Amino acid sequence: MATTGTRGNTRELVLDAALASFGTAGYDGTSLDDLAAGLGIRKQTILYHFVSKRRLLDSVVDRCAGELVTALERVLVESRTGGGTDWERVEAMVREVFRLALDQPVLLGLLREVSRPNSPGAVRVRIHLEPLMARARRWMEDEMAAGRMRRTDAQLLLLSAYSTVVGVATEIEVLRAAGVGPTLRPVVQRRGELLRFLRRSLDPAGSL
Amino acid sequence: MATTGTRGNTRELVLDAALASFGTAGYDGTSLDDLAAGLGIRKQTILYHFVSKRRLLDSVVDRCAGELVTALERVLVESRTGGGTDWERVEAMVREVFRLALDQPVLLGLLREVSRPNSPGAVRVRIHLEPLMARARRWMEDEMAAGRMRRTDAQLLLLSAYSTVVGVATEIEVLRAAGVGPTLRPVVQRRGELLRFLRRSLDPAGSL
DNA sequence: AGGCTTCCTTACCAGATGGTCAGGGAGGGG
DNA sequence: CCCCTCCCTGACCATCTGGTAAGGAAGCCT
Repeated sequence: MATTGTRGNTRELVLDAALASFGTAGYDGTSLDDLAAGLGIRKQTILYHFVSKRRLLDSVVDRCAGELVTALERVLVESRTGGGTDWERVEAMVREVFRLALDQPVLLGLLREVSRPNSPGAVRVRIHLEPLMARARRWMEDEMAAGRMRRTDAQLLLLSAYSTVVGVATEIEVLRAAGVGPTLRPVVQRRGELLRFLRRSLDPAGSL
Repeated sequence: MATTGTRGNTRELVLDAALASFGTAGYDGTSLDDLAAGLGIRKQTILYHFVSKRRLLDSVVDRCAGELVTALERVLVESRTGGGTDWERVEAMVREVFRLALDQPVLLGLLREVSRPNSPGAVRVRIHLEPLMARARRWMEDEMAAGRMRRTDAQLLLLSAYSTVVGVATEIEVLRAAGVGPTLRPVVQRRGELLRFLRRSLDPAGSL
């Protein structure tokens, strides 16, 4: 069954299944045999495409990170042509991240799994995130120097925002485990808090 | 080495090591052989005391939950003799939870591991937490009925607070992984937000 | 002394895991 | 036609996994 994969989309199907499994059962809790069985293929097929389990995880992370970067890039371009203020741009990015997380809840599981210290995927995530962070940091510091943004520790602020997103990911999963699925009230709440925090720290026009 | 365990404290030593390992490497990522090797004993000694890996996890969870309940009970008694208001009592409990988490950071790892859907420890945690939640819910509803607390959905509020704590646990771990260890600024920030949220929802005297 | 209990060990095992190796079928190009 | 590449598979393997069976040493009780 599930033999719809006549063409060369096996890779993508494996990535989808791996994302789901890594996110729910964790890396150690995922067996290549089970993964393959769920797809109606053999384990060796997976190893043919991805060489090893570890590199399968890397590939999953790569794809997700790629989607994230693409989405953020798009938002950035849109807000640039729209000619918004710095703060509106930041807000648009934050909203995009939350939109992505809500659209594709499996990502949250992976993010959580991969955010664990000593996780095999942690280093891979770092590879993707570090340039993003560095870029954002440079931009923020430029804006601060130009007086368009309130002065603060850019590095710490970014890290804080990142950890907030990861924390929210965990929250959503806990809530879903408790049966509070479709209710996105808490998420909106957190997003509001994060935005308020960022605004307070960044927006020169932000009161309070 | 580490043969200081001359008396019958082997059990406790195993529990300590298991807590650390489950919290950092996860349940699946923890092998009994490694655990035993780290303690200078044999795997069978662990199985003698705890019968199975699964029940070892249960025992770890039991001990942690016991400490939590004891600590909360103590705070409850203190605040009762102190004769504080409902809101002050709630605040004291929240502060105690955060104090516990900061004093014993390994607990955060376990909480995170065990909060995962499909986690073997999740059911055990539920066993311990459900009576606590039920008790808190009954109390809140009584206070609401007596007009000493603002009317709201007690169940959802408790669940939201719980998920917030778990989320914060993840945050702290992420921050520590990033090297922001001793800085407890973000934690205090979150605690403040949680307290504000609770106050807004509960304290009849709390203005927005 | 002898038996009983507590604690820990060596020896061993069945199953699952990630990974290697050789091979087979389909399609495309010469 | 043959060859080559791409995609996939069966057979096989070393290793590690949690768990079982049995025995030994120390202490306590009678």
